[in-house]
Amino acid sequence: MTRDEALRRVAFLKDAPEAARVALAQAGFHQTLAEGELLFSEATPSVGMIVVLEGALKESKLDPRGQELILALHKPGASVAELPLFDGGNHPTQAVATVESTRLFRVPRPAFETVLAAHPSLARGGLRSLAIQQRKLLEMLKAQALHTVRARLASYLLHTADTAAVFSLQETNESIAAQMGTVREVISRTLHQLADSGVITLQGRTVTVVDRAALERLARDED
Amino acid sequence: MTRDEALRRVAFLKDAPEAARVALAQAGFHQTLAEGELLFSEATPSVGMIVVLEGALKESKLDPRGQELILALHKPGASVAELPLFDGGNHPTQAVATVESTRLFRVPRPAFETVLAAHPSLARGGLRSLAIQQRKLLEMLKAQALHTVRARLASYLLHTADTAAVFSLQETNESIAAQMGTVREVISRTLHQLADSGVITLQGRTVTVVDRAALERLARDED
DNA sequence: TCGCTACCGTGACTTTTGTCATACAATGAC
DNA sequence: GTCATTGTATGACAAAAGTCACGGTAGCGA
Repeated sequence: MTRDEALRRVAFLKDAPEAARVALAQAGFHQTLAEGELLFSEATPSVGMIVVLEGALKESKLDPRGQELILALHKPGASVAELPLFDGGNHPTQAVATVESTRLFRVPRPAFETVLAAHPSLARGGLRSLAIQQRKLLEMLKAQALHTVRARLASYLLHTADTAAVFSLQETNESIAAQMGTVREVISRTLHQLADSGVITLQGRTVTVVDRAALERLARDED
Repeated sequence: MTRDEALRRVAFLKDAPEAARVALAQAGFHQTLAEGELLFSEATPSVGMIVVLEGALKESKLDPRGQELILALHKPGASVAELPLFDGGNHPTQAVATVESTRLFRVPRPAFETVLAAHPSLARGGLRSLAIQQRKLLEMLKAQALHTVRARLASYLLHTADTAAVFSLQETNESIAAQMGTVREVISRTLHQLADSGVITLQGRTVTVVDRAALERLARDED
C-alpha cells in the first residue's frame, strides 16, 4: 500500500481537502517494526499520526499484574491512536506489532498540528472518527459489564464469521481471551461448550456456524 | 444557574468565540423534567445540546433483560450527550432525570449545526470533550474487564471521598451496583467486607476511610 | 530426528459473582 | 398511628469465572 492510498483510506481524511492530504503525505515517513516491537506505550506523548500499511498492530491496556486487555487489532488501512493525536495528551494505550516487518506511515505530531491548523475542517473528520470509536467502546463496556463470557465469545464468533458459515480462528485462545477480559482456559472451555450444545462445530481451529440464530441469541445473553 | 453561566461552564465552549456562545444562548430554551422523566432514549436521534442547570440526569445503557449500566450522573454545569450532537448519529445511551424539577438548557440540533457551521473552531473544543470522555471510557472498560467488584468499589469510594476521610454515600446500593456492572446485594456485602477488614468503617450510610493507602491498593486489585 | 517452543485441552479446585428468599429499618402519605 | 414504599442486610445456594497442574500436539530449527 502506498502512502497516498493509505491516506485516502483514513476515515477522518475522507472529506479533507486534497491539499491537506498532500501536506500530510509530504510531512510523513515510512517505518518498519519487527514482531513484538513496541510503537508506543501507555502514558507517553503522542507519536503522531499512524497508518498501518502492512502487518498488524495490537493496541492494548496493561495491568500492573501483567494482565492485558486488547482493545483492537489494527490491520492495513487503519489509523491508530487518533485520541492523543487530536487532544495532545498522552497515549492511553500501548501498541505493539504482532507481525514481522509491520510497515507504518507516520506523521509526527508537530507536523500534523501544523496541517490541522492550516485546514481546520479536518477537525470535523476527527470528531467523526472519535465518535465512531466511542460508540464501539460503549458497546464493549456494556458487553463486559452485562454479558457473560459465553455471550461475548458468541458475539466475537459472529463478527469474525461475518456472513460465512465456515471460517478459521486466526487468533490464539490467549489473544481472544485478552480481548474478552478473561483467560485462555475459559475460552477453550467455552468454545467446546458451544460445540457441545450444537450451535457450532469445531475441528481444530476451524469453526462452522451450525445455528446462527441460536448464536445470535447467545450473544444477546438470552439463554 | 442562568443559561449564560451554563454555557460558560461547558467544556467544549471554553475557547469558543463570544459570538458563538451568544448565538447558542439565543437558539436554546429551558426545559424542566419531573423525576424519572425520560429526556432521550437509546437509538433515537439527537435531542440537541443539553446542559444541566439544576437537578441531575442519569445516563445509562439498558439491557433487554432490564439490567442497567449507569455511565454517568450529570450534575448542574454538565453537558450531556455530546456524541450524537457532533456526529449526527443516534443516542447510544438513554437519559432520565433522577431529581424532581430537573432543569435543562437545550439547543435543538439543527440550530446547533448552524452555529457549528458558522464557527468551525468549535470543532476543536468538541474534539477535546470527546477525547476526555473516551479516556474515561477506557478506564471504565479496563476496570470492568480486569478488576474485581471489590477493586471497583474501592475506587468508587476513593473518588467519592475525594480528600475527605468521612463522607456519606448519597447513592443507593442499587445505583452504585448499576455503575459497577453488578447487583445491589454484592455492593452491600462488599461494603461490609471492607468494613470487616478494617479499611473503612460503616455507620448507616456514613463511611469513614480508615486506611486510605490500603483502599488504594485494593482499588488497584493488589490484595 | 531430536528437542524446543508455542498452543490447546482438561481435570480438580477455589474464588467470585449472581440469585432467591426473607427480615428489618426508615420515610412519607393518609 | 398505620401502611405502603423503598432501601438495606444476610443466609443459603447456584452458577460463572479464575487458578493450578499436567498432558498432548504441531511446527520448526539445529
